[in-house]
Amino acid sequence: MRLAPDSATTREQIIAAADTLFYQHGFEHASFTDIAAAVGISRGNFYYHFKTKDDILAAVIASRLVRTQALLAGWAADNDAPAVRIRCFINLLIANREPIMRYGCPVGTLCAELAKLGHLAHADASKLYTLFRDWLACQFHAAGRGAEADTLAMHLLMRSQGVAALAQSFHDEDFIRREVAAMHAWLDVQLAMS
Amino acid sequence: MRLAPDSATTREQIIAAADTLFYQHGFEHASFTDIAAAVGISRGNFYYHFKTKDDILAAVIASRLVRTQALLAGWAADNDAPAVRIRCFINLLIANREPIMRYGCPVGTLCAELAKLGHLAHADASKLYTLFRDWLACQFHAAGRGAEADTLAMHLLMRSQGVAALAQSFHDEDFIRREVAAMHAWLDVQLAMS
DNA sequence: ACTGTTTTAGGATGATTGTCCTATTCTGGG
DNA sequence: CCCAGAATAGGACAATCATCCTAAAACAGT
Repeated sequence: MRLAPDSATTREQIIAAADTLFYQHGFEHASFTDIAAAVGISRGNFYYHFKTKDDILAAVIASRLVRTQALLAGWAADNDAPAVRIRCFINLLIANREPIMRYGCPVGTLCAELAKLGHLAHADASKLYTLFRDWLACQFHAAGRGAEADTLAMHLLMRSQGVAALAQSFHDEDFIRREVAAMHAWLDVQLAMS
Repeated sequence: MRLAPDSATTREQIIAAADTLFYQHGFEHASFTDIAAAVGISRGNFYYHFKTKDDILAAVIASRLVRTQALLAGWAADNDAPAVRIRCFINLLIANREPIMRYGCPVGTLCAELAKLGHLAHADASKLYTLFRDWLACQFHAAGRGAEADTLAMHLLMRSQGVAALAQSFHDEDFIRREVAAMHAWLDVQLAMS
Protein backbone atom coordinates (compact mmCIF):
# COMPACT_ATOMS: atom_id res chain seq x y z
CA MET A 1 0.00 0.00 0.00
CA ARG A 2 1.99 2.93 -1.26
CA LEU A 3 1.11 6.56 -0.90
CA ALA A 4 0.58 7.04 -4.61
CA PRO A 5 2.41 10.36 -4.96
CA ASP A 6 1.50 10.73 -8.62
CA SER A 7 -2.16 10.25 -7.87
CA ALA A 8 -2.08 12.88 -5.21
CA THR A 9 -0.58 15.28 -7.71
CA THR A 10 -3.20 14.47 -10.31
CA ARG A 11 -5.92 14.82 -7.72
CA GLU A 12 -4.57 18.17 -6.66
CA GLN A 13 -4.28 19.25 -10.27
CA ILE A 14 -7.92 18.36 -10.82
CA ILE A 15 -8.95 20.32 -7.74
CA ALA A 16 -6.87 23.31 -8.79
CA ALA A 17 -8.26 23.29 -12.34
CA ALA A 18 -11.81 22.80 -11.10
CA ASP A 19 -11.34 25.62 -8.59
CA THR A 20 -10.25 28.01 -11.32
CA LEU A 21 -12.96 26.99 -13.77
CA PHE A 22 -15.71 27.05 -11.14
CA TYR A 23 -14.61 30.56 -10.30
CA GLN A 24 -14.29 31.81 -13.86
CA HIS A 25 -17.31 30.15 -15.46
CA GLY A 26 -19.45 29.02 -12.55
CA PHE A 27 -19.97 25.56 -11.10
CA GLU A 28 -22.73 24.49 -13.45
CA HIS A 29 -21.20 25.86 -16.63
CA ALA A 30 -17.78 24.28 -16.01
CA SER A 31 -17.97 20.76 -17.45
CA PHE A 32 -15.92 17.62 -16.94
CA THR A 33 -14.54 18.11 -20.43
CA ASP A 34 -13.31 21.59 -19.58
CA ILE A 35 -11.58 20.45 -16.41
CA ALA A 36 -10.06 17.43 -18.16
CA ALA A 37 -8.70 19.64 -20.92
CA ALA A 38 -7.24 22.04 -18.37
CA VAL A 39 -5.46 19.24 -16.50
CA GLY A 40 -4.51 17.37 -19.66
CA ILE A 41 -6.05 14.01 -18.79
CA SER A 42 -8.86 12.04 -20.33
CA ARG A 43 -12.45 12.72 -19.44
CA GLY A 44 -13.25 9.18 -18.38
CA ASN A 45 -10.40 9.14 -15.93
CA PHE A 46 -12.27 11.34 -13.51
CA TYR A 47 -14.29 8.50 -12.12
CA TYR A 48 -11.15 7.06 -10.62
CA HIS A 49 -10.42 10.21 -8.62
CA PHE A 50 -13.92 11.60 -8.06
CA LYS A 51 -17.13 9.65 -8.26
CA THR A 52 -19.40 12.63 -8.97
CA LYS A 53 -19.17 16.30 -9.83
CA ASP A 54 -20.43 17.07 -6.36
CA ASP A 55 -17.38 15.29 -4.97
CA ILE A 56 -15.13 17.63 -6.94
CA LEU A 57 -17.11 20.58 -5.66
CA ALA A 58 -16.76 19.35 -2.09
CA ALA A 59 -13.00 18.93 -2.59
CA VAL A 60 -12.72 22.42 -4.09
CA ILE A 61 -14.59 23.97 -1.18
CA ALA A 62 -12.48 22.03 1.33
CA SER A 63 -9.35 23.23 -0.46
CA ARG A 64 -10.54 26.82 -0.36
CA LEU A 65 -11.35 26.54 3.33
CA VAL A 66 -7.81 25.36 4.06
CA ARG A 67 -6.21 28.06 1.95
CA THR A 68 -8.42 30.78 3.42
CA GLN A 69 -7.59 29.65 6.93
CA ALA A 70 -3.88 29.77 6.06
CA LEU A 71 -4.29 33.25 4.57
CA LEU A 72 -5.98 34.56 7.69
CA ALA A 73 -3.48 32.86 9.97
CA GLY A 74 -0.68 34.44 7.95
CA TRP A 75 -2.14 37.91 8.37
CA ALA A 76 -2.45 37.35 12.09
CA ALA A 77 1.12 36.06 12.33
CA ASP A 78 2.64 38.90 10.33
CA ASN A 79 0.99 41.72 12.24
CA ASP A 80 0.52 42.35 15.93
CA ALA A 81 -2.04 45.14 15.76
CA PRO A 82 -5.65 44.10 14.99
CA ALA A 83 -6.05 47.31 13.00
CA VAL A 84 -3.28 46.32 10.60
CA ARG A 85 -4.75 42.83 10.26
CA ILE A 86 -8.15 44.19 9.35
CA ARG A 87 -6.56 46.45 6.77
CA CYS A 88 -5.04 43.38 5.16
CA PHE A 89 -8.57 42.15 4.56
CA ILE A 90 -9.68 45.48 3.14
CA ASN A 91 -6.67 45.68 0.82
CA LEU A 92 -7.53 42.29 -0.61
CA LEU A 93 -9.99 44.14 -2.85
CA ILE A 94 -7.08 46.07 -4.34
CA ALA A 95 -4.74 43.11 -4.64
CA ASN A 96 -7.38 40.98 -6.40
CA ARG A 97 -8.98 43.77 -8.36
CA GLU A 98 -8.37 42.27 -11.79
CA PRO A 99 -10.02 38.87 -11.18
CA ILE A 100 -12.73 40.57 -9.14
CA MET A 101 -13.61 42.91 -11.98
CA ARG A 102 -13.75 39.90 -14.30
CA TYR A 103 -15.36 37.21 -12.21
CA GLY A 104 -16.53 38.83 -9.00
CA CYS A 105 -15.74 37.63 -5.50
CA PRO A 106 -14.85 33.90 -5.46
CA VAL A 107 -16.80 33.34 -2.26
CA GLY A 108 -19.81 35.48 -3.06
CA THR A 109 -20.43 34.22 -6.56
CA LEU A 110 -20.07 30.57 -5.55
CA CYS A 111 -22.41 30.93 -2.59
CA ALA A 112 -24.96 32.77 -4.69
CA GLU A 113 -24.92 30.12 -7.40
CA LEU A 114 -25.16 27.19 -4.99
CA ALA A 115 -27.99 28.88 -3.11
CA LYS A 116 -29.95 29.31 -6.34
CA LEU A 117 -29.36 25.71 -7.31
CA GLY A 118 -30.57 24.59 -3.91
CA HIS A 119 -27.32 22.66 -3.69
CA LEU A 120 -26.46 20.94 -0.44
CA ALA A 121 -22.86 22.17 -0.70
CA HIS A 122 -24.08 25.71 -0.11
CA ALA A 123 -23.80 25.13 3.61
CA ASP A 124 -20.12 24.27 3.24
CA ALA A 125 -19.46 27.15 0.87
CA SER A 126 -20.98 29.53 3.41
CA LYS A 127 -18.30 28.46 5.84
CA LEU A 128 -15.91 30.50 3.69
CA TYR A 129 -17.93 33.55 4.68
CA THR A 130 -17.94 32.41 8.28
CA LEU A 131 -14.16 32.08 8.27
CA PHE A 132 -13.75 35.75 7.35
CA ARG A 133 -16.60 36.78 9.63
CA ASP A 134 -15.22 35.09 12.71
CA TRP A 135 -11.67 36.18 12.00
CA LEU A 136 -12.73 39.80 11.56
CA ALA A 137 -14.87 39.62 14.69
CA CYS A 138 -11.87 38.26 16.55
CA GLN A 139 -9.79 41.24 15.44
CA PHE A 140 -12.46 43.74 16.43
CA HIS A 141 -12.68 42.02 19.77
CA ALA A 142 -8.92 42.38 20.21
CA ALA A 143 -9.24 46.03 19.25
CA GLY A 144 -11.56 46.64 22.17
CA ARG A 145 -14.89 46.44 20.35
CA GLY A 146 -16.00 43.15 21.84
CA ALA A 147 -19.65 44.06 22.25
CA GLU A 148 -20.13 44.85 18.58
CA ALA A 149 -17.37 42.71 17.10
CA ASP A 150 -19.65 40.49 15.02
CA THR A 151 -21.78 43.39 13.84
CA LEU A 152 -18.69 45.27 12.68
CA ALA A 153 -17.31 42.15 11.02
CA MET A 154 -20.53 41.60 9.08
CA HIS A 155 -20.57 45.25 8.06
CA LEU A 156 -17.06 45.04 6.64
CA LEU A 157 -17.81 41.75 4.91
CA MET A 158 -20.98 43.31 3.47
CA ARG A 159 -19.04 46.22 2.01
CA SER A 160 -16.45 43.97 0.42
CA GLN A 161 -19.23 41.95 -1.21
CA GLY A 162 -20.98 45.04 -2.49
CA VAL A 163 -17.78 46.47 -3.92
CA ALA A 164 -17.00 43.20 -5.69
CA ALA A 165 -20.50 42.96 -7.15
CA LEU A 166 -20.51 46.47 -8.61
CA ALA A 167 -16.89 46.33 -9.71
CA GLN A 168 -17.71 43.25 -11.77
CA SER A 169 -20.53 44.93 -13.67
CA PHE A 170 -19.06 48.41 -14.03
CA HIS A 171 -15.41 47.38 -14.50
CA ASP A 172 -14.44 50.45 -12.54
CA GLU A 173 -11.10 50.31 -10.77
CA ASP A 174 -11.41 53.86 -9.44
CA PHE A 175 -14.61 52.85 -7.73
CA ILE A 176 -12.79 50.04 -5.94
CA ARG A 177 -10.03 52.36 -4.76
CA ARG A 178 -12.54 54.95 -3.62
CA GLU A 179 -14.55 52.44 -1.60
CA VAL A 180 -11.44 50.84 -0.14
CA ALA A 181 -10.35 54.28 1.06
CA ALA A 182 -13.81 54.78 2.56
CA MET A 183 -13.51 51.43 4.35
CA HIS A 184 -10.17 52.45 5.82
CA ALA A 185 -11.68 55.75 6.97
CA TRP A 186 -14.62 53.90 8.49
CA LEU A 187 -12.17 51.64 10.32
CA ASP A 188 -10.34 54.69 11.70
CA VAL A 189 -13.58 55.89 13.24
CA GLN A 190 -14.46 52.49 14.64
CA LEU A 191 -11.05 51.96 16.22
CA ALA A 192 -11.11 55.44 17.73
CA MET A 193 -14.22 54.40 19.67
CA SER A 194 -12.48 51.70 21.66
CA MET B 1 -53.31 42.15 -39.72
CA ARG B 2 -54.82 41.97 -36.28
CA LEU B 3 -53.20 42.85 -33.01
CA ALA B 4 -53.31 39.28 -31.72
CA PRO B 5 -54.34 40.02 -28.12
CA ASP B 6 -54.08 36.39 -27.09
CA SER B 7 -50.58 36.11 -28.48
CA ALA B 8 -49.50 39.17 -26.57
CA THR B 9 -50.84 37.57 -23.41
CA THR B 10 -49.01 34.32 -24.09
CA ARG B 11 -45.84 36.20 -24.87
CA GLU B 12 -46.17 38.19 -21.66
CA GLN B 13 -46.88 35.01 -19.73
CA ILE B 14 -43.70 33.48 -21.10
CA ILE B 15 -41.70 36.55 -20.17
CA ALA B 16 -43.19 36.61 -16.68
CA ALA B 17 -42.53 32.91 -16.11
CA ALA B 18 -39.01 33.16 -17.51
CA ASP B 19 -38.36 36.22 -15.35
CA THR B 20 -39.36 34.33 -12.21
CA LEU B 21 -37.45 31.17 -13.10
CA PHE B 22 -34.33 33.06 -14.18
CA TYR B 23 -34.42 34.80 -10.82
CA GLN B 24 -35.08 31.72 -8.73
CA HIS B 25 -32.87 29.20 -10.47
CA GLY B 26 -30.56 31.25 -12.66
CA PHE B 27 -30.59 31.82 -16.40
CA GLU B 28 -28.64 28.72 -17.36
CA HIS B 29 -30.36 26.32 -15.00
CA ALA B 30 -33.87 27.38 -16.03
CA SER B 31 -34.79 25.28 -19.07
CA PHE B 32 -37.37 25.65 -21.81
CA THR B 33 -39.22 22.73 -20.28
CA ASP B 34 -39.45 24.49 -16.92
CA ILE B 35 -40.78 27.70 -18.45
CA ALA B 36 -43.25 25.82 -20.64
CA ALA B 37 -44.55 23.91 -17.64
CA ALA B 38 -44.93 27.15 -15.67
CA VAL B 39 -46.93 28.80 -18.47
CA GLY B 40 -48.86 25.64 -19.34
CA ILE B 41 -47.99 25.48 -23.03
CA SER B 42 -46.06 22.96 -25.08
CA ARG B 43 -42.30 23.08 -25.25
CA GLY B 44 -42.09 23.27 -29.02
CA ASN B 45 -44.37 26.26 -29.14
CA PHE B 46 -41.62 28.56 -27.96
CA TYR B 47 -40.05 28.84 -31.36
CA TYR B 48 -43.09 30.73 -32.54
CA HIS B 49 -42.73 33.42 -29.88
CA PHE B 50 -38.96 33.41 -29.31
CA LYS B 51 -36.39 32.10 -31.71
CA THR B 52 -33.70 31.45 -29.11
CA LYS B 53 -33.25 31.41 -25.36
CA ASP B 54 -31.22 34.58 -25.68
CA ASP B 55 -34.28 36.27 -27.16
CA ILE B 56 -36.26 35.36 -24.05
CA LEU B 57 -33.46 36.71 -21.91
CA ALA B 58 -33.42 39.96 -23.87
CA ALA B 59 -37.18 40.25 -23.46
CA VAL B 60 -36.93 39.58 -19.73
CA ILE B 61 -34.26 42.22 -19.30
CA ALA B 62 -36.26 44.72 -21.36
CA SER B 63 -39.30 43.97 -19.22
CA ARG B 64 -37.32 44.48 -16.03
CA LEU B 65 -35.93 47.77 -17.34
CA VAL B 66 -39.45 49.04 -18.00
CA ARG B 67 -40.75 47.94 -14.61
CA THR B 68 -37.74 49.37 -12.78
CA GLN B 69 -38.14 52.68 -14.56
CA ALA B 70 -41.81 52.73 -13.55
CA LEU B 71 -40.89 51.90 -9.96
CA LEU B 72 -38.40 54.76 -9.76
CA ALA B 73 -40.77 57.17 -11.49
CA GLY B 74 -43.45 56.20 -8.97
CA TRP B 75 -41.17 56.94 -6.03
CA ALA B 76 -40.31 60.30 -7.53
CA ALA B 77 -43.97 61.12 -8.17
CA ASP B 78 -45.15 60.13 -4.69
CA ASN B 79 -42.55 62.12 -2.77
CA ASP B 80 -41.28 65.66 -3.15
CA ALA B 81 -38.21 65.44 -0.93
CA PRO B 82 -35.16 63.66 -2.37
CA ALA B 83 -34.40 62.30 1.08
CA VAL B 84 -37.71 60.46 1.24
CA ARG B 85 -37.19 59.11 -2.27
CA ILE B 86 -33.77 57.71 -1.39
CA ARG B 87 -35.26 56.08 1.69
CA CYS B 88 -37.72 54.29 -0.57
CA PHE B 89 -34.75 52.65 -2.25
CA ILE B 90 -33.18 51.70 1.06
CA ASN B 91 -36.42 50.23 2.36
CA LEU B 92 -36.66 48.00 -0.68
CA LEU B 93 -34.31 45.66 1.16
CA ILE B 94 -36.90 45.29 3.90
CA ALA B 95 -39.87 44.94 1.58
CA ASN B 96 -38.19 42.25 -0.51
CA ARG B 97 -36.35 40.56 2.32
CA GLU B 98 -37.94 37.13 1.84
CA PRO B 99 -37.04 36.66 -1.85
CA ILE B 100 -33.67 38.32 -1.23
CA MET B 101 -32.81 35.86 1.53
CA ARG B 102 -33.82 33.03 -0.81
CA TYR B 103 -32.52 34.11 -4.19
CA GLY B 104 -30.43 37.23 -3.62
CA CYS B 105 -30.81 40.52 -5.47
CA PRO B 106 -32.51 40.02 -8.86
CA VAL B 107 -30.19 42.52 -10.52
CA GLY B 108 -26.97 41.48 -8.84
CA THR B 109 -27.32 37.74 -9.31
CA LEU B 110 -28.33 38.08 -12.96
CA CYS B 111 -25.44 40.43 -13.77
CA ALA B 112 -22.96 38.19 -11.96
CA GLU B 113 -24.13 35.10 -13.84
CA LEU B 114 -24.12 36.76 -17.25
CA ALA B 115 -20.69 38.24 -16.62
CA LYS B 116 -19.32 34.79 -15.80
CA LEU B 117 -20.88 33.29 -18.89
CA GLY B 118 -19.36 36.05 -20.98
CA HIS B 119 -22.88 36.63 -22.27
CA LEU B 120 -23.49 39.60 -24.54
CA ALA B 121 -26.68 40.42 -22.64
CA HIS B 122 -24.61 41.37 -19.62
CA ALA B 123 -24.31 44.87 -21.04
CA ASP B 124 -28.10 45.21 -21.09
CA ALA B 125 -28.50 43.66 -17.65
CA SER B 126 -26.03 46.20 -16.28
CA LYS B 127 -28.39 48.93 -17.40
CA LEU B 128 -30.59 47.84 -14.50
CA TYR B 129 -27.79 48.91 -12.19
CA THR B 130 -27.36 52.13 -14.15
CA LEU B 131 -31.05 52.91 -13.77
CA PHE B 132 -30.76 52.86 -9.98
CA ARG B 133 -27.38 54.57 -10.06
CA ASP B 134 -28.53 57.50 -12.18
CA TRP B 135 -31.80 57.85 -10.31
CA LEU B 136 -30.02 57.91 -6.95
CA ALA B 137 -27.43 60.36 -8.27
CA CYS B 138 -30.28 62.57 -9.45
CA GLN B 139 -31.77 62.55 -5.96
CA PHE B 140 -28.45 63.37 -4.31
CA HIS B 141 -28.04 66.19 -6.80
CA ALA B 142 -31.46 67.53 -5.89
CA ALA B 143 -30.48 67.26 -2.22
CA GLY B 144 -27.60 69.62 -2.79
CA ARG B 145 -24.79 67.07 -3.14
CA GLY B 146 -24.23 67.63 -6.85
CA ALA B 147 -20.44 67.34 -6.75
CA GLU B 148 -20.48 63.86 -5.19
CA ALA B 149 -23.87 62.69 -6.35
CA ASP B 150 -22.61 59.75 -8.39
CA THR B 151 -20.11 58.67 -5.74
CA LEU B 152 -22.83 58.65 -3.10
CA ALA B 153 -25.20 56.78 -5.42
CA MET B 154 -22.60 54.09 -6.07
CA HIS B 155 -21.90 53.81 -2.36
CA LEU B 156 -25.56 53.23 -1.56
CA LEU B 157 -25.93 50.77 -4.41
CA MET B 158 -22.82 48.97 -3.17
CA ARG B 159 -24.27 48.60 0.31
CA SER B 160 -27.56 47.24 -0.98
CA GLN B 161 -25.68 44.64 -3.02
CA GLY B 162 -23.53 43.62 -0.10
CA VAL B 163 -26.51 43.29 2.20
CA ALA B 164 -28.34 41.14 -0.34
CA ALA B 165 -25.32 38.89 -0.86
CA LEU B 166 -24.77 38.18 2.83
CA ALA B 167 -28.47 37.95 3.62
CA GLN B 168 -28.78 35.18 1.04
CA SER B 169 -26.06 33.04 2.57
CA PHE B 170 -26.72 33.73 6.23
CA HIS B 171 -30.52 33.92 6.05
CA ASP B 172 -30.38 36.63 8.67
CA GLU B 173 -33.27 39.05 8.75
CA ASP B 174 -31.91 40.95 11.74
CA PHE B 175 -28.76 41.63 9.77
CA ILE B 176 -30.82 43.21 7.00
CA ARG B 177 -32.71 45.43 9.43
CA ARG B 178 -29.49 46.46 11.19
CA GLU B 179 -27.78 47.42 7.94
CA VAL B 180 -30.85 49.23 6.64
CA ALA B 181 -30.88 51.28 9.82
CA ALA B 182 -27.19 52.01 9.29
CA MET B 183 -27.91 53.14 5.74
CA HIS B 184 -30.60 55.51 6.97
CA ALA B 185 -28.17 56.89 9.55
CA TRP B 186 -25.51 57.31 6.87
CA LEU B 187 -28.04 59.17 4.74
CA ASP B 188 -28.83 61.51 7.63
CA VAL B 189 -25.17 62.45 7.82
CA GLN B 190 -24.85 62.92 4.08
CA LEU B 191 -27.93 65.11 3.82
CA ALA B 192 -26.80 67.23 6.75
CA MET B 193 -23.70 68.14 4.73
CA SER B 194 -25.65 69.92 2.00
C1' DA C 1 -69.40 28.45 -44.54
C1' DC C 2 -64.95 29.27 -46.66
C1' DT C 3 -60.10 30.81 -46.63
C1' DG C 4 -55.76 32.43 -45.23
C1' DT C 5 -53.27 33.64 -41.20
C1' DT C 6 -52.09 33.03 -36.46
C1' DT C 7 -51.21 29.96 -32.88
C1' DT C 8 -50.43 25.58 -31.01
C1' DA C 9 -48.85 20.67 -30.05
C1' DG C 10 -45.75 17.00 -30.27
C1' DG C 11 -42.01 14.94 -31.71
C1' DA C 12 -37.30 14.78 -34.27
C1' DT C 13 -32.60 16.29 -34.12
C1' DG C 14 -27.87 16.88 -32.92
C1' DA C 15 -25.03 18.45 -29.35
C1' DT C 16 -23.65 18.23 -24.64
C1' DT C 17 -23.94 16.65 -20.14
C1' DG C 18 -22.62 13.51 -15.95
C1' DT C 19 -21.84 8.90 -15.24
C1' DC C 20 -19.97 4.48 -15.88
C1' DC C 21 -17.56 0.34 -17.96
C1' DT C 22 -13.60 -2.04 -19.79
C1' DA C 23 -9.27 -2.66 -21.77
C1' DT C 24 -4.65 -0.93 -21.62
C1' DT C 25 -0.55 1.11 -19.58
C1' DC C 26 2.35 2.14 -15.82
C1' DT C 27 4.75 1.09 -11.50
C1' DG C 28 6.85 -0.79 -7.55
C1' DG C 29 7.83 -5.03 -4.67
C1' DG C 30 9.12 -9.89 -4.71
C1' DC D 1 11.73 -10.99 -14.71
C1' DC D 2 7.09 -11.08 -13.19
C1' DC D 3 2.86 -9.63 -11.38
C1' DA D 4 -0.75 -7.38 -8.40
C1' DG D 5 -2.49 -2.96 -7.85
C1' DA D 6 -2.64 1.88 -9.25
C1' DA D 7 -3.59 4.90 -12.90
C1' DT D 8 -5.15 6.04 -17.38
C1' DA D 9 -7.58 6.24 -21.89
C1' DG D 10 -11.37 5.91 -24.81
C1' DG D 11 -15.70 5.15 -25.58
C1' DA D 12 -20.65 3.67 -24.27
C1' DC D 13 -24.68 5.13 -21.93
C1' DA D 14 -29.00 7.49 -20.81
C1' DA D 15 -30.61 11.91 -19.82
C1' DT D 16 -31.16 16.62 -20.84
C1' DC D 17 -30.65 20.60 -23.42
C1' DA D 18 -31.82 24.27 -27.13
C1' DT D 19 -33.43 24.16 -31.48
C1' DC D 20 -36.25 23.12 -35.34
C1' DC D 21 -39.82 20.95 -38.30
C1' DT D 22 -44.46 19.72 -39.56
C1' DA D 23 -49.14 19.02 -39.11
C1' DA D 24 -53.23 20.17 -36.69
C1' DA D 25 -56.12 23.52 -34.44
C1' DA D 26 -58.04 28.16 -33.53
C1' DC D 27 -59.36 32.31 -35.35
C1' DA D 28 -60.59 36.57 -38.23
C1' DG D 29 -62.46 38.67 -42.22
C1' DT D 30 -65.42 37.90 -45.95
